[in-house]
Formats: sequence, structure tokens, C-alpha cells
Amino acid sequence: MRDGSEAEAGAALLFWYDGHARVMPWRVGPAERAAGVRPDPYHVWLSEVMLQQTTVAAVRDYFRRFTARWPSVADLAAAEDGDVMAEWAGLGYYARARNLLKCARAVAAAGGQFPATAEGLRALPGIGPYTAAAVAAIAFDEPAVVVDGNVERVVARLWAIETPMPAAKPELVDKAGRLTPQLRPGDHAQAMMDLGATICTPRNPACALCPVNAFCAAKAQGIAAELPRKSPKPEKPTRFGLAYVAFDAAGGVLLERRPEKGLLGGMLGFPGSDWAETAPAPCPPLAADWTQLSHEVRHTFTHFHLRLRVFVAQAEGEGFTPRQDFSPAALPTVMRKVWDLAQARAQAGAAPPHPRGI
DNA sequence: GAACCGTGGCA
DNA sequence: TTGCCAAGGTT
Repeated sequence: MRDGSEAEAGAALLFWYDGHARVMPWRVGPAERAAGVRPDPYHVWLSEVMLQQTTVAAVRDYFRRFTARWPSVADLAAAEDGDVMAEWAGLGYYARARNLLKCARAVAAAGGQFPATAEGLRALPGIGPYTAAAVAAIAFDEPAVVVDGNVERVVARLWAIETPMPAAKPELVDKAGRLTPQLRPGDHAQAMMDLGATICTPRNPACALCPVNAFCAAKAQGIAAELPRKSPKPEKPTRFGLAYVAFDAAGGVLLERRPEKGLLGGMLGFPGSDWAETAPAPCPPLAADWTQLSHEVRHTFTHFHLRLRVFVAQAEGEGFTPRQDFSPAALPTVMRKVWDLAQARAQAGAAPPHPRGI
């Protein structure tokens, strides 16, 4: 990108967006957009929080379920914590769900309207620089500079910025600001993200189809696919743990609510050991005839691999959740894997599979 | 600035 | 099978 070409490139991008914008449940249609209709700030905020570090494909159904169950921010603010955490289960980064509720309650307490500026939005829980700018631009038409991973990639390529991330961030924000128009800033932001998601992709960018390829310095140098440069990531360690699945005579399940802070904070789970890099000591939650399952659960978190040994037992006692009050869908994925393994074992006990040799 | 925090799809 | 990656925020 040469200095002075920003307006021309921005216009080309918006023209492309008008013909190629992706259809999504939280967006308004092309006709409404052309008529100046803005999407519901509640929908924009909810979608942006769900989309943090998460793919559009994964978010779609969650967004539909949330808005069907809680049509307004006031409805969400009035929800039970456990219901929101259960509805978020499987989407990951559970601090987002806890902050989502805090934010909804703060907005409801302040009258039910979201702040209309990036500065005001930024003060709310779970809303950082990106989300504040995105909601301000998309829902309130503020020419905020929206910089997410897509924008970083597109801008790094347009200007052929070879400084590795995250050191390049300030320069990328500066360039993104030069590209942001005063008119239709929300569409511009979404156009940048659609471009990054469909054409200016991390691997094998489709430069031939790019509406701004004529302005792209990286394409001219043949290094588009190499940008933005990133330093190599450290190897993930493996941690080990134990999980205990106890059933009572009525089929009830022993569950615990995890602490608010830390990994899987606020989510349901099975009792068990800490997860450490050394072999854990047995720590059954109650006395019973525990059977160790032959397979283990493997799961990878952001910064470590986990291998869980699973134990099951029939037992009696206090604290069992009645089976009809428990939905496996309310578990975080690693705990759902534990549940699935325990179920497979129960199935096998009821109807042993045919032996298959060895 | 760096560590922490999930998950599923894909090459 | 493994590593990389996706519309980041908090501490």
C-alpha cells in the first residue's frame, strides 16, 4: 500500500463487501444495510464475545440458542448463573461466559442500553479494545479502529510489514486507522474480517480474487502467505489426572461446581485429582469399589495436553445430582469426554461387544 | 510483555 | 498424529 491510496483501497473493499458479505444470524441483510439499518447492539455484543478466538461455524448455533432463550440484555441479566454456564458449555474460554453475565447485569442496572461509544463499552467486563471498537463501529456507526487477527493479517500484507508479532501490533493499528473510513465504519470493519476469513487467509491466500490485490505490497513481493511473521511457540507439556464418576442406585451422578477462577472456572465437572506433570495420588471422593476404565481421556487445552484416568463406581451418599437434572451437554468438553467413556463402559456391561480377536 | 484461558477443524 | 489456527480479555 502506498501512502495516499487508503481511500481508494477502502472504497474497493466496501464495494466488494456489498456483493460478498457473509450471511450471519447477527447481521442485517443487504437491503436493510443499504437503508442504513443498524443491527441490535445486544446481538452485536453477544456475537462479538462469542467470536473471540472462536470460529463462526462454532458460534452460529450458540448465538441462536442464547437469543432464543434470552431475547434481550435484560433477559440475560436476569438469568441464573448455572443456566448461562450450561448454555455456554462446549464453546470454551469460560471466563467469557462469566464476564458476559457481569456485563449484561451492569448494562441492565444502568438502564438496559449499551454505551454507544468505544470508550464507554471498554469499561464493561469482558470487553477489551477489539470488542469495544467492533461494537461501537457495527452497532453505533463510530469510526473506531477495529483490529482483530484478520485485520492484523490483512494490514500486515497490504503494507508488507515484516516485524514479527506481537511487536508489530502498534504499527498495524496505525495502518488500520489510516484505512478506516468516516463513512460506514461498521461495514468496513466487517469487510476486513470477511476478507481475512475468506480470501486473505492465513494459509494459501486467494490473492487472485482479492478486491485490494492491486494495493498489496506483500503480493507484489510474493510474500503474502508468510505474513504476519510470528515467533515459534513453545512445546506443550503433558499433565496427568484422575477423574471419578459415581452413580447412586437411582442413576444419579456425583458432580461438583468448579471454582470461579482458573481453568474451566464456574463449570460443572467430576471430582478428581489436580492436574500435574507427575503421577497423581488416588483421591476418591467417597469410599466405594472403584473400577479403573481401560481407556483414558485425552484432551488438549491452550497450553498443555491432559491425560485423565477414569474411575467409576456405584455408591450411596449425599450430593448426587438426580439423572433428570443433569444434561451432559452442560459439561465442558473434557468432562463430557469423561462422561462418554463412563457411558460406553456401562453400555458394554449391559451388552458386551462381540470379541474381535487378540 | 507474558502467562493463562477451550475447542474443533484442517493440512 | 500433530501442530496450527480462529472476530481476545484478564491478570
